[in-house]
Amino acid sequence: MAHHPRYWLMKSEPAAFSIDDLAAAPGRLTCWDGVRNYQARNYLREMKKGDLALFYHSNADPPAAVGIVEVVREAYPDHTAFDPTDHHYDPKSRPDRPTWFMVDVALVRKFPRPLPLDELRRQAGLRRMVLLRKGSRLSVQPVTPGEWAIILKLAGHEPA
DNA sequence: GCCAACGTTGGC
DNA sequence: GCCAACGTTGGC
Repeated sequence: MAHHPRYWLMKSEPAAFSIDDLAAAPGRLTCWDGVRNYQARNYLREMKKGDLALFYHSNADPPAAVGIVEVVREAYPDHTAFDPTDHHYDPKSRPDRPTWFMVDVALVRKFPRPLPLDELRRQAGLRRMVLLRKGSRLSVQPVTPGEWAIILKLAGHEPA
């Protein structure tokens, strides 16, 4: 039996890396580096090939869900943590005992229009979404199948 | 730019 | 183990 895909949401600041940057990347693929939060790291490690994630623009005007990516490589050590010149360098992560991990994701599609945060907040069915919880700052977070269906419908796609 | 919420650090 | 100080996130 095939793996049942799970759904996620991954945040990126568009000034640092936007969905258009991903669309322009070779193979429309990127490694999702720089996650330095344990809970987000744990979610990264749960991800399986074929899982799907919302690409979310944080610190944006407006903050919005802007598309879908697919996990194409499961968690492996985040080498940027080993590089003292990297902004995300972390000396406690070592190649023989890595603390931080990343996955590779590929662009599935950019939504025809961004789905702004305030619009998501107005959906009754999304009230419990991790993204919308007060104080929630997780940069990698799970999305339920129900939430996924609502968001895809908002984006103009009928649920699969 | 402000600031609330959260996570981490480190003294004790 | 407590908790104050500090740094970061991210909406507004």
